[in-house]
Amino acid sequence: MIKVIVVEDHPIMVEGLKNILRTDLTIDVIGDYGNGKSVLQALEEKEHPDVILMDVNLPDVSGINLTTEIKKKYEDIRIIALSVHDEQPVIHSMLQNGASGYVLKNALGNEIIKAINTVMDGEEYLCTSTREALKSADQDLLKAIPRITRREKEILQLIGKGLTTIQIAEQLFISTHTVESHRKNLMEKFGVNNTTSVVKLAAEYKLL
Amino acid sequence: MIKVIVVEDHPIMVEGLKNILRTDLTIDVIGDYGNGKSVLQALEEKEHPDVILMDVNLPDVSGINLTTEIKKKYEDIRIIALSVHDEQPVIHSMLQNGASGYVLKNALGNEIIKAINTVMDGEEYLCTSTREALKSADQDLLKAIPRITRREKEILQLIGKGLTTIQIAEQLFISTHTVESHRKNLMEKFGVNNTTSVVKLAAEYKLL
DNA sequence: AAAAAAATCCCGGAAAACAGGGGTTTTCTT
DNA sequence: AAGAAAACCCCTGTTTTCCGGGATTTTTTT
Repeated sequence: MIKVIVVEDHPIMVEGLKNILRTDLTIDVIGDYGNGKSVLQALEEKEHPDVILMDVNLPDVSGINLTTEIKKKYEDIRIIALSVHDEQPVIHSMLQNGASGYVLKNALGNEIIKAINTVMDGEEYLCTSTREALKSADQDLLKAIPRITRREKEILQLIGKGLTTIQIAEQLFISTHTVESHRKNLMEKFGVNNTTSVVKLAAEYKLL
Repeated sequence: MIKVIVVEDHPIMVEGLKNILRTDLTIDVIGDYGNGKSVLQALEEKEHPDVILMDVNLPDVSGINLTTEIKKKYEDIRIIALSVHDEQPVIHSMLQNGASGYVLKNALGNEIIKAINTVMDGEEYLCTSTREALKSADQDLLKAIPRITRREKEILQLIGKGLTTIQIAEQLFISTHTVESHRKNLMEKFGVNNTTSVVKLAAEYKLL
């Protein structure tokens, strides 16, 4: 019996997943959680799943960070990411941080079952569109999602609100030079050369 | 018997919805479709539902446009929007274009059933978080999602890619002045005063 | 406690975007 | 076929961002 935990904040989706997984008698969904905190607590206290099906966009933490944390403590648990997005950097970041599978939410039910069985065999499972997304990108310049600092995020949000450097500096009680430094660093981390692109990418990666 | 059609591109979600709706014996899901085109065709040819449960983000058309189109041809059909987003302009645009309900995807199953029954009684149904989102905004300056032209969308995308006005002008074989005009119009339509904000909002409204 | 990372501050010149006016020609819609 | 909307073009001055270097002080992590 393969013990599976579902981490997903949409009850309807959870319902659908459970329903699909019920059709495979070797799979047992032993629990479901709507956010990162509760699943971490459950792992601490009682649950010992073989596989975690995890939505990438949770209300409290990003699936990327949650994956990192879980794999650090429980390296045997296989994690399969569930996502609506097929952006290459998202996929790459998840896999790099320990996910064994990546399935888009528009996948059919049997893809999920296949994914679970594949990762239980110790292999990696990517759904078709995910493979496409990775293939089309140059293997060498695979981009991960940049790690941005608290302050950078704060400034990014203010930029997104339409504030100018001067206004941001005033609001945060720091010098305009500092704001410009953060701006510069953000552009560098995202590999672009204007803030508009930074904001667009950040929105895409749900960093805003 | 209330005849319901589900329009949603995630099979797992469809599965979940059907499962939930099965618990109410007065509701009959007579069909489901994964995109706008197929549901329009079905309405043309055979289906006569009382209610359509519609995902706002479909692969081919926006739920907003699809709602407009369906209500124009079949004014008796009640449409309930299903969405992950609680952005005020999205909600407002959907309701303005004829939707009778708006339910967030993180809602519980019984909210959906309640929504269906409410709209069948001729009333409007908004889930709790949706009501919150509308309440917090000033009733007078409720913003709808701007209608942008083909050209503006094109330019918006190029801006998002990080191109400068000059580069865009070159690529589209038009003058830089024209590009600046479009930029200006975009800012005006979105009610902001720099392109970065435009891009952020466009991303939010899934216009990019 | 040492090393690394983050946050802060500084400058000047070049490039781009914004603001706020003007107008003409296509292309839809009615 | 008329009117409206979209797409196009033009100008000048001002503001803001970008790029290219710096450097110092806090935090955080190891």
